[in-house]
Amino acid sequence: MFEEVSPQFTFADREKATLDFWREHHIFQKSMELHKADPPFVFLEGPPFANAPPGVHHVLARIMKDAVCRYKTMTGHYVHRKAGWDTHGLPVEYQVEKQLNITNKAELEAYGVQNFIEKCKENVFQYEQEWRLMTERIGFWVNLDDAYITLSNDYIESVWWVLRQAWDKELLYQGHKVQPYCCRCGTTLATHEVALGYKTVEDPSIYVQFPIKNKENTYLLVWTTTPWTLPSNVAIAVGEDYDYVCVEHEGQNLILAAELLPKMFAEEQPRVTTRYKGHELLGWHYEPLFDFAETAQSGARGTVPHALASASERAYSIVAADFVTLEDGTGLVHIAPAFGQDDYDIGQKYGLPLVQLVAPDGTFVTEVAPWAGEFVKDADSGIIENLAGRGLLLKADEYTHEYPFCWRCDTPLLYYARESWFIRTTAIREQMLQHNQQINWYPEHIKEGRFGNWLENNVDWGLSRERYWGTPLPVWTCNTCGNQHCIGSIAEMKEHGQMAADASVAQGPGTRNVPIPDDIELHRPYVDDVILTCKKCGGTMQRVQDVIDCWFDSGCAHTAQWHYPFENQDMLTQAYPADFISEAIDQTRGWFYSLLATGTLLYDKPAYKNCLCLELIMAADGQKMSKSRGNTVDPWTILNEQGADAMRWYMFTACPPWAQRAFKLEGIDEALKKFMGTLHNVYSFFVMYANIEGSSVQSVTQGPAPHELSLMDKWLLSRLHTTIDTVRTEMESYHLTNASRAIEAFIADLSNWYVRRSRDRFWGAESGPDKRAAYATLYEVLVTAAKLSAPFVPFLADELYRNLVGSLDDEAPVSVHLALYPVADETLKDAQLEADMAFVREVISMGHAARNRSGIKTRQPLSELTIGGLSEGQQATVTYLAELVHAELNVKSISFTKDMNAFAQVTLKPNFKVLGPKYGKNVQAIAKTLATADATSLKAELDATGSLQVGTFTLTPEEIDVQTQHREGFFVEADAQKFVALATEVTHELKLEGLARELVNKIQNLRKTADFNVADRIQLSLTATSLVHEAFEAHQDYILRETLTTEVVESPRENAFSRVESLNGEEATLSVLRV
RNA sequence: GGGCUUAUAGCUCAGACGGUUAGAGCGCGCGCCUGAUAAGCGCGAGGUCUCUGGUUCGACUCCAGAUAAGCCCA
Repeated sequence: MFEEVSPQFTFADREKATLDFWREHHIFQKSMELHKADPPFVFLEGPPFANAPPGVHHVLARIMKDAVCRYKTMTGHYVHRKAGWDTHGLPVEYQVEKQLNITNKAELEAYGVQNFIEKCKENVFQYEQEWRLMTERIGFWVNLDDAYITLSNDYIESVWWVLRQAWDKELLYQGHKVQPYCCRCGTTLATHEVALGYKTVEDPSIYVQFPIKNKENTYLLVWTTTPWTLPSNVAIAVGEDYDYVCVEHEGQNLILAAELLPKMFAEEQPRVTTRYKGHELLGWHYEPLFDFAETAQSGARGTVPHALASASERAYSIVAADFVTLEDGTGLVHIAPAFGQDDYDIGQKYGLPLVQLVAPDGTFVTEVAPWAGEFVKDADSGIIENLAGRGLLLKADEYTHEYPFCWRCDTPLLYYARESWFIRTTAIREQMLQHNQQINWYPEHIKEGRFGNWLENNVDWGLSRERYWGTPLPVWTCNTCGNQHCIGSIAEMKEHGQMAADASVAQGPGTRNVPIPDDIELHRPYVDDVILTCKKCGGTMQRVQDVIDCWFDSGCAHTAQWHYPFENQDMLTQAYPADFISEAIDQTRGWFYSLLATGTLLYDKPAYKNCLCLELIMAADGQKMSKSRGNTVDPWTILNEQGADAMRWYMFTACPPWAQRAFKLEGIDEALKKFMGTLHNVYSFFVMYANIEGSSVQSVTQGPAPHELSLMDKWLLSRLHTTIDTVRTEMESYHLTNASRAIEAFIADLSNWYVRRSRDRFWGAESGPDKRAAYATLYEVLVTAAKLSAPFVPFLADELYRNLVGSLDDEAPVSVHLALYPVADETLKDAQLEADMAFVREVISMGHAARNRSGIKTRQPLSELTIGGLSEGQQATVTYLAELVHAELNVKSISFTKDMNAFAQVTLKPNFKVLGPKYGKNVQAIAKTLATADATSLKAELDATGSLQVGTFTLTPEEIDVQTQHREGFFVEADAQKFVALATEVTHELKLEGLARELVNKIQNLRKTADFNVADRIQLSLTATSLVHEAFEAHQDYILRETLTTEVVESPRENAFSRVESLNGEEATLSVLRV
């Protein structure tokens, strides 16, 4: 016996029971142990941040990973599922700063780095519990108790080892990076922070004249909105292909872009004296506007961070740059490498000096004598006056534009070159591109599109962050000789280092230093106290202050999750590269890149083979989900109400995971009703009747006996095995949506066709081979469907499986997740039968339409259905499956006709697909002729002669499409090829039969209203018109059998359940009583 | 500003290779069927396949441009 399926339930509650079962019986662990010896399938978990509660997009990512891992497990792979946590980085620092009301570095240092770091550690796992609960509740099987954590010493040590590899390959170097910088907070800002603080402001807009060397009275006209960067100017850029002119203006010669001349001199156009192409200007030298840089170079050390170290030949000359536009300005762009990334890059390209005359606090250095100590933006007016006084200013206006301000303190940001550490990824670019070719991307366009482009345009990875909470950059610099060294392990650090007794003092290896403890915490500020002895000069080395980009942390996951190479040497060879990763598309430049970059750097192999790229989830209104819009969805409301399976199924089937999805709760309800409801109904139908049948269906576990199968059974099994094939194929190529949709289509067929047409085989029929076959088939199909859907709806699938299999078979695995995935049995597939069934269903569907049009209800039998337009083969198919047509349409006989005209209108059209290539242009002429001629006689000619003469062309039947449309006034339904027509005459006999079916229907309804059990036998009495009695007499056996009536009495007993009904207009009083 | 993606019914989505009646589900209205139902079946309404050009005998499909939305980068 199976466990009864209660009609009162919610999926969400059932899922909790299943979770308990999994927990109690350690099903996840068992599923791993079961496949320990199988070939591994390597899954690499992208570590989430647990400092915010999980949202629906996290659910999406986790269930996609889960379905793939479950599928691979069930198909015989060992899938190690190590969880991970990302823990470092600015977001954490910001949250803690906010919490502590800290607004800048000075306040932070005053609070104490040590205290701050401890707060960060707490903050990172603020929502870990919630993540755990969510992960478990949605059925994501991952080992959270053996997670890799990027803040652990082991992890950091591995990351250090990776950095050391880069160092040894000379791929780790120090340079400069221009970054948005708040000089009040003393902090660079991340892009998203910059975006927070844009304001519309008025800035100076000035046109400055740079005197050309060796050309009397000739000037380069340059436009800028940041006068304060002019003292740091080192070059002027032009567009090589642009046209430039020299014009005479108020006694001076000015050079600017030809195209901008009208804009520049709105009123009177000056006279053009000479024309140049941009490239002709390259290499021209000009006089710097100020000489502060020269002073700074020879001045006191340290006051100018990066003065003119060696004035290159190129300094103060004209260079080419492709970012020069002709939209604004003069087509001549002032270049100050310290204050713009574009400028910096140009500086690197041409070997220009880096002139930096602004101190980190945003004021001019002492060498800029007139404005020393003044905030640079405040100095703008002074600079303008100065230039005007020297006759170097053509024009000064105000300019309204968007400028970024610090979102915390409202100070205007400066783009400012900071010392920075880089990974020379450009050196491994070609390898990365090659490795990218070996990765299967889903969707495919990522490979050449977004990701490929990103790699093509690769620049060196800016690795360092001037922050606190992160993996410390393990580079130490000698205070004495400047020698640098990268540490690659704790052991190495211990061997060569000590803990400084007073870290604030750069001191020699003195007596007060102590050895590094075994359990040294690798974070700042602890590691900052470590001093090394310089191998070159014996001096003291101190660690550079920076921490590294947290993307580098997670990018090392393939290696650092194992604490490789310090432990688990064997794991790396087994688990690299990963077979499968999946994250959202915003990881293209994030984790997808960082994994590939580190993997290429270390092993010269791609880090992963298959990458399932998820799109972001939009709110129901199509807008981005955000707290401020109030359109976010809390996964828990869904998990508690509709349940995890419904949410999962919705996400698998609604649209491909790489398509943008508007997240709709109605969609989840639909998944619940349409798929889960349907599957559950078939299941409960089976359980209900199987339990009534009792022991006679115990044999179902042996599977259906082939010789006993009906056509419907064979069809269903064929559909099942075709579906298995489809699902496997789609899953192998990570098309989870196609796979799950195939299952959904199968379940729809199972319920709406197989069960619908086979009900009486389960109910009421005598025991025998056919009944046994029906039970065995449905049982087999349900169990297989449970396995097939297990990766997608693990809860429902397991519930079905456990009841269906667990109740009968003690030998079988206790959970569907310990079973093997179904394999298609080719011998059970019958493509012809499937096609035939589809065709007959189409005919039946048209019959339904015709009946509908006639207004005669289906319970009323009709004598004949005429079908036209079928080929011989199609006729044979209908005849073969005629039983279904009879049953569905309630007609006594089926006939075929060739006479289209009686029922349908015929039109002839060329078969474009065949004739198009053959006759080209003439196809349209043929179509016209066929359309205008009398179709009926053409059809007659075609039928008689086997061909048709159209103009000069002779057409064969294959070259012509005969199309039909139903004629109005007939109970006929037609599609392009065929039609069905219904004989609507109701004879006396048919009328009686119709009444008999009415009686059955009403009695059944009465039983239901009276709340009888399905198997209860009844006593029946009937008082009605003579016609109804005649029908009752004529079909008594049928009526009694269908309604389980064992006794018919003249007048009802007192306690009988009675009702007056109208049967096709005939009145009848029906009474039923349980016996 | 650059790169990538998307645009088909009120909503969510299918539509290999270009072939002439563009489909499904949901929703809506009407009818039917039903002792499996959180069902099912049928009919109806609902589409200038975002727009404009081009290639072609023929374009939802290929090409170019535009518009809108989204993501990433600047």
